[in-house]
Amino acid sequence: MDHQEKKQKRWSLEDVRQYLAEHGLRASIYRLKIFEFLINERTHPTAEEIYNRLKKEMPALSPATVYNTLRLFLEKKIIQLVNVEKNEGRYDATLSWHGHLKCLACGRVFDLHIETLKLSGLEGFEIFEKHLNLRGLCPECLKAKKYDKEGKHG
Amino acid sequence: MDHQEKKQKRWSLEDVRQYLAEHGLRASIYRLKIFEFLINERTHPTAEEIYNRLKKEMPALSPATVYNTLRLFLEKKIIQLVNVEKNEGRYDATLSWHGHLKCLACGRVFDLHIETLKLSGLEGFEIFEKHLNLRGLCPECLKAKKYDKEGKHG
DNA sequence: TTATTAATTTATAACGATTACAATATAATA
DNA sequence: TATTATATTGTAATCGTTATAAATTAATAA
Ligand SMILES: [Mn+2]
Ligand SMILES: [Mn+2]
Ligand SMILES: [Zn+2]
Ligand SMILES: [Zn+2]
Repeated sequence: MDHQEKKQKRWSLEDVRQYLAEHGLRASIYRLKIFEFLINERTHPTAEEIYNRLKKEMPALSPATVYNTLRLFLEKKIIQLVNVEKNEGRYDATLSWHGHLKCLACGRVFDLHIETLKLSGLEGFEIFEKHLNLRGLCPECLKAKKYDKEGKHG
Repeated sequence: MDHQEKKQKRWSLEDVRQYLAEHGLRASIYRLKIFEFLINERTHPTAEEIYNRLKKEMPALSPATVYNTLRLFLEKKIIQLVNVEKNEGRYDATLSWHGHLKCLACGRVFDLHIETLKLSGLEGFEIFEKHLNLRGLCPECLKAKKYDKEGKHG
């Protein structure tokens, strides 16, 4: 089974409620649903994608709430920002150390397993965050030849 | 000597002119100066920083030219985008494989030497670009205690 | 040289993602 | 219930960047 397809246990809303509480956050329905979407779907959505998805079942949701909530989650460090495309914030509730690969044809962002990373020259620095971002093509798009490498830039 | 302080040979404007020509680019004075700034200073400046710096000696320079030129250099793949901070494009004319660390106190972006990086699960993918971005504090700011970790988010 | 054409640069408007703000609604507490 | 704090909303503002069209400069042809 590919790393990308590995299934993790689904979080119930109750799981999410408790997790938010542990981090000092009140669990409004929007917070619950936004976090649940991130942790269960793991598609690294943009704010807009979250908004479009959730407004289907909660039509009163506003984009501002999505942005506010994501900012709050970042401050509390219960989600991370995935910065693999300029001017396109994506969000991930999985905090364990892993990398990301964005397929430039279909736009999907895949999780990567990092076997080893060794850096040097960091004596005296303090590191808060490490991000490994790749750009390329997923097997599906590669087979379908959905992308002309020379036509674009990165 | 730290990796960060390692000096590379300075490029003359004639070196730059030739390099641009090799990549099919006409060498206007702005292109020469922008590339020369990137390759010789290696500070990973933003477009705005490039503009502010170069307009001192070339007051007719416009921000649009800086943006246009950076986009052109990216298309020709003679510079790379450094995406270590959301909504802040930084640019680097050094294309060899290395990582970046942004100091969250002083804002500087340091080059990192990568000893080893091993990934798995990438069978079937095609990789065009790899970016390793760290966020933290540089030794200088760490000593000066210039940053309150809990006050911010990343 | 001069005319013609192509490439570059400029100023400005438009854009997309995000944040700020003030008003309203909801939830917690007294 | 009344009071207070928190969350959400709609909208305006902001920021970095891109698009557009006009003006300037450079290259080429006559
Ligand atoms: Mn992920
Ligand atoms: Mn660099
Ligand atoms: Zn794909
Ligand atoms: Zn610093």
